[in-house]
Amino acid sequence: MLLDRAEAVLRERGIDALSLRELAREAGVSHGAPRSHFIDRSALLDALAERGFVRLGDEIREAAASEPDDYARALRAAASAYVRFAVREPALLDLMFAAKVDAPSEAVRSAAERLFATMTGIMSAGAGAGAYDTGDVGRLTLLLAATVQGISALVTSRRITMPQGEALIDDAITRFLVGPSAGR
Amino acid sequence: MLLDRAEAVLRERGIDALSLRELAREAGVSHGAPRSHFIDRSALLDALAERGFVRLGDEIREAAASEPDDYARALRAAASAYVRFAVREPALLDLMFAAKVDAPSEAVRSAAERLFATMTGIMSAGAGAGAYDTGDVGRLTLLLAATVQGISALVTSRRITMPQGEALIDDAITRFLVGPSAGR
DNA sequence: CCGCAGACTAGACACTGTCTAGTATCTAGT
DNA sequence: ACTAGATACTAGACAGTGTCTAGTCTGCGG
Repeated sequence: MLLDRAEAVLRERGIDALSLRELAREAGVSHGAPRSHFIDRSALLDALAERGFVRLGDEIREAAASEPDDYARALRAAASAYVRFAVREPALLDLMFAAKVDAPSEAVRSAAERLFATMTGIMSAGAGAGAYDTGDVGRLTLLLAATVQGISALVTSRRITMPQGEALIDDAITRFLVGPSAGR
Repeated sequence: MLLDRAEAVLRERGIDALSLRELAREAGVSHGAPRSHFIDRSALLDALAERGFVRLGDEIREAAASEPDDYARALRAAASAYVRFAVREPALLDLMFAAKVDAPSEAVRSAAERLFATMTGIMSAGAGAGAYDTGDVGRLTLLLAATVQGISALVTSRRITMPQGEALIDDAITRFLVGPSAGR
C-alpha cells in the first residue's frame, strides 16, 4: 500500500523527505499516479495522521488490557505505550498534533476523538472504584492526555531521554491516583 | 531584520509558507542574499526556534514575577503565559519541539536549557517553603514542563479550546501543590 | 454492448533550495 | 595609505518538488 511506504519514509527520514514523486518512483508508477488516491500532499499527510491515531489507540488499549485487575498498573502501561509509540514514530506524532493554519479534516478530527474515547475508557475503569479524587473523568483524562503528550514531545525533541520519560510517567500517574500509597 | 519577517510569516501562514526566496523578494534583495546570513533553510528555522525559547522564557518569567508573594498564583500565571504563547505562536512552538531526525543544534539546545532553568527557578521559589511534596525540584519541573507543553499541543492542534486549556492548567497546578487546600 | 468511473501516463508550469562565480563595500593590519 | 580579507550581495544555473491538464487504458455495472 502507498500509505505503508509513506509511513516508512516518514519514520526513517522525516517529514521533509516525504515526496509524492519519490513515492511514485519507488512504486514504479508515473509521478502523477498518486493523485488518483490523494488529491494533495496534505491529503496524504492527513491520511497518515488518521492512521496514526488509530494505531496509537490500539496500542494503548492493548497495553491497558494487559493489566486487567490493577488500575494503577494499567494506567502506567497505557501511558508507557503512548511514549513508546512516540519514540518509534516521532515524525508521525508530530504530524498528528501539528498546529496547522486551518482546522483539521473531519477524518482526522474523528480519529483523534476516538483516541481520546479510548483513553477515557481506560480511566473510567479505575474511576468506578474511586481511584481518583474527582468525579469528572473527562477532565481528568484530558489532563492525562496532555501529560503523556507533553512527555512524548520532550522525549522526541531530545530534551530528555526515554528513561527520564518513563520516570516522569511514574511521577504523573502517582499524582493521578488518590492517596500517597496508591499504586506504589 | 530578516528573522522578524520570517517570524511573522511563520505566525500568519505557517511553516510551509516560509520560503527563503519569498523573504528575499519582500526584502527587495536577490534570491541568494539570505545565504550570507543563513547557510540553510534549516539554519533559519533553528534561529527562529532559538529566539522562540528565549522569548517564551522571558514571558513566563515576567508572568511569575507579577505574583511575587504567592507560589500558587505565580505558578498558575507562568503556566498560563506558556499556553498563551502557544496560542499566539503555534507554528513557532511546533518548530521548537519538532522531532527532527538529527540532534538539535548547539544553540537551540542551550536555549531550550535556559528555558528549563527559568522554569526551575520559578518552581524553586515555592519549594523552599515546602509547597510541594517532594524534594526533587528538577524532576517536578520536568513534569510541569511536560504538562504545560502537552496542554499547549492540545490547544494548538485544536483538540481543545483555550478555556479548556486554562481549566487544565488549574487542575494541573492544584495537583502540584501539597495538600487539598493549597492554592485554592 | 455501451458508458463510465478509476487508475494511470506524459507533459507542462511555477516554484523551491542550493551551488557557483563574480562584484562591491567596508574593515582591520602593517 | 595600501592591501588583504571578510561580508553582503547579484545573477545564473540545476535538480527537485507539487499541481494542473489532456489523454489513454481497463474493468465493471446497467
